[in-house]
Amino acid sequence: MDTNKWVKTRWGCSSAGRAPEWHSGGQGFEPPQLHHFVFYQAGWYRGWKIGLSSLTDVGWREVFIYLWEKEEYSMEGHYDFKSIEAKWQKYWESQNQYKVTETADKPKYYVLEMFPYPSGALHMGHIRNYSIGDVVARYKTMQGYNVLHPMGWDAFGLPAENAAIKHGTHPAQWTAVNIANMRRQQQQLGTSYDWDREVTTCLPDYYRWTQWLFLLFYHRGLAYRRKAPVNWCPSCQTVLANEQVINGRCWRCDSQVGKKELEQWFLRITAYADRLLQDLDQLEGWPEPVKIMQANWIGRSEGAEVIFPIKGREEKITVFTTRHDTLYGVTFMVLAPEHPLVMELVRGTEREETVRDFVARAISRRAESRDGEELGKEGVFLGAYAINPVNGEEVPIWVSDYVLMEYGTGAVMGVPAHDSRDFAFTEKYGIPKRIVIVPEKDAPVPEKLTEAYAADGYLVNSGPFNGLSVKEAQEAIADYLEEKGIGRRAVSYKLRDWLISRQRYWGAPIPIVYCDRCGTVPVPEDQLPVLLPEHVDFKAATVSPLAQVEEFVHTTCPQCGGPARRETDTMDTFICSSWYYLRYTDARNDKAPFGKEAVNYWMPVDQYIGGIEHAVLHLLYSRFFTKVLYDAGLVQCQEPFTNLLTQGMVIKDGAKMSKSKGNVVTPEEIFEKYGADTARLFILFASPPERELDWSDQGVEGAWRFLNRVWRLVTGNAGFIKTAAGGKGVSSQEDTNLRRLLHETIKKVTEDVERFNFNTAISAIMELVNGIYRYQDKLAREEQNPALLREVIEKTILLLAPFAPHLMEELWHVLGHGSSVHRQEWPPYDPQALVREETKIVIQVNGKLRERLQVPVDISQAELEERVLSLERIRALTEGKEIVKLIHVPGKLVNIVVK
RNA sequence: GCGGGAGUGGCGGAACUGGCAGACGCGCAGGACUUAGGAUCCUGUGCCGCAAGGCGUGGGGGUUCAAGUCCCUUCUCCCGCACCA
Repeated sequence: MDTNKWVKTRWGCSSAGRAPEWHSGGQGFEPPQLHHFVFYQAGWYRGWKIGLSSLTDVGWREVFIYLWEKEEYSMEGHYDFKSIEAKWQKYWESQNQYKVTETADKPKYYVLEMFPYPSGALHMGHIRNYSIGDVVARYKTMQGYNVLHPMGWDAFGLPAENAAIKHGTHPAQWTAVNIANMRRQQQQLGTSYDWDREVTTCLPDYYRWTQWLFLLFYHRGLAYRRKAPVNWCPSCQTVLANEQVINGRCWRCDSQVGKKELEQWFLRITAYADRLLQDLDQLEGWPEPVKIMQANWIGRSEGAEVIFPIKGREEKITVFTTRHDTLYGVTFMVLAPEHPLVMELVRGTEREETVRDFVARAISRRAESRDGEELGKEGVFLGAYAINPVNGEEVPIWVSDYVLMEYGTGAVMGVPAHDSRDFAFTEKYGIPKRIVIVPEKDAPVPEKLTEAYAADGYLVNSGPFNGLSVKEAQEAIADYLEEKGIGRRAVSYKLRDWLISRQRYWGAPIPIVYCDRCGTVPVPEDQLPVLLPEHVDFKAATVSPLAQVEEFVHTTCPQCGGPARRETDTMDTFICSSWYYLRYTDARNDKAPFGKEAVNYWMPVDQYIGGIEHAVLHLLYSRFFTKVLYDAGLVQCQEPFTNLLTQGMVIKDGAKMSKSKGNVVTPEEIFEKYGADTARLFILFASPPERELDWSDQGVEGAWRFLNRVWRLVTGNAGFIKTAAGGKGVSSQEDTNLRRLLHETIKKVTEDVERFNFNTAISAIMELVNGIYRYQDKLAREEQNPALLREVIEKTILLLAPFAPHLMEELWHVLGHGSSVHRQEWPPYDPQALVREETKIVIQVNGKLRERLQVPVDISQAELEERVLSLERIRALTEGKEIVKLIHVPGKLVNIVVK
């Protein structure tokens, strides 16, 4: 740049003012000589701006410190990101640049980032999420797709209500302010959203349709109410779905979760368990770990139910087991503490008191247990006996806390020899074990076991089934059970129905009315939305806030017109986020949640991008919703998200960014210091998207330097290349090499962006820019080819456009173009330009790299071998040795094996 | 315990189907730009060694002309689930 010249003229300027006083006591600072001093008085010094105060009465040292601390360096030699970014953001908005409509003349592409909860401000995780999505959107647009790229707000939720309690603001207002701020930050980032499709889940024009969908579920028998022990978060004062309990703690506030009996609404997700599991196989574009996590969560196991009669009683105990092959090894039965038969069996006996105490203790002990700690198995004998239906044996019935009421039938057959939990239990209470599986056919039965044998093997001590393999026996015994009517094949799932009632205000009201005469009555569709009342007391938090609003609660029955009460719970916010991606396709529709045409044009989402923390919760619920809507004929796809990218966390100094650790870097400060383009570039360059990203302030500096390098390259050459004629007359060897580098880069960047390897894509562009600088370094101006430079520089801008949209738009216009860089075609590469005449061959002796050789690409094998063997160094290494073998990988390498 | 992922320079990270380990960036060192620089440009930078050369992808073993990549074994770290019968 011309900095030098400029500073020099300033040097001569004598208006610098009077000599300042020196501070003599300073450490480490030599008083500079006078002419330095005068020099520093000038308002600018090689990119440093001297603050006004320093011009008058402070010394050199102060001047320096002033600059140092205030970091008030000028933009000299750097591009002015502030005005450039603001300018083009305004331009894009005025042009409606990112508005899309359904059209048949281009293939559609739907790219979606998980919409945020409006917590107040964006954090680096958001920036990463949106940067990835925006590159995909811009790239696909340049590739000729009709791209839908929307944004919205997951705007219902507890923090708004907590803020209301704490600061006295209304949740709606708090949320609106946050949304405004975060939307501004997203615009600052330069994202290409179609804001006409913005969706806000807490607005009646959205939650009206959330309620409509609830009714759809209700009418299809997929929403029901029952009394159930539920997860209760004492701090949030509400219930939680199973998925929202992490290690026994609340997913949001980390409080210990307890149990409570309440009448609650559920969605029957278990009815879709099999399809949710099976269709995972179709999701080829999903990361394997996410699919495995979902499969584990659904937790399908195949086995059998076996019915055990109880000695001397009418009742029977049904157990679920996956190891019905071990049925002859049963030596006891166990019931869960909550099992209804427990108290029944001891009623009126001397054990009643003991058992009652035990059950109470067991239930409270489990409620208080922390972080999945292993509880010692405790149990009590109930004094009753069950009869093994296959061999008539009587076995004692126990109650123990290691059996869960929620899974299977809440009762277990105890096979201590072949189940580690049963083993531990019998060790503790001295219950006998019987071995019924041995590892090898006809192997001797061991006297004693030190641990349960749960592996594969063959049956012994099992009557007619002796000698069968485990697999064969499972079939044979299942057949036998079904034949005799004492059991049947059965499937069990870990997945529970989805509890959706929340005792909170800031959510979509459940559109149900309770009438003394008609019972539970759904609110008719034409009466939707059931609006949230505005004036509510949030502080009295012991019951649902809505229950205290008289005019909300009291209503008339839609069926009989008599007095009725409204449901006062609201819906889990995960309901709102289970269908928002459908609403984007037709966001302003006021007749339906979405129109068929629009939804079928855009769906499914081609690329979904978000954090791994939603691997089960949101992604499973959304899949469930899509399947229900498919069954209802409202959408044509069975899976909502064709491809899923789970981005890694943003960390700093090896730890998650957090206020308590003091390692938070905010988007705000990065935008302020370097601008959005630098932030985007760094975040995409530092790490591949799925992996963790280690934030580095110096790394950001590097991205900033690179963009300036590009800016200087373009602005410094604009005049030169603008005059160039259109032709691509390539003349010198340097020209050929540069052009080859360009097209190699285009090829690599295209392939890398397709695979989301943005980090290597950017590094390839950096190499290209380095190559252009080298070309210009090597050749004098008159030897440079302006037409070639024009091609190379323009295509560099196009390649960078998705990553640094503002600066590339600016540079594109600097080169005299009138239309947006983001409306250009993604450059194709010229295969002709990739052709090389010579290639470098690596030469190894016994697998060790010894030489490199430049040869024509069309060299014959014989000639190559001859040239290799005549190399001085190779001769020295092979002399007097026998050449056993010569491996030749064409175009790459020659390996000489000697002995 | 079960399931998944990852171990490569001082750091972030490259290396497609086995074929030049360490691209690119950061950092560091040296130089240029009057003496001054947190700008810019150039050069160097895995480790040991003056060099020739040797050693290097968590450790050990194997397959191969050739292994970061394939196989066996082992260690460490991170994430998910966790008494699911």
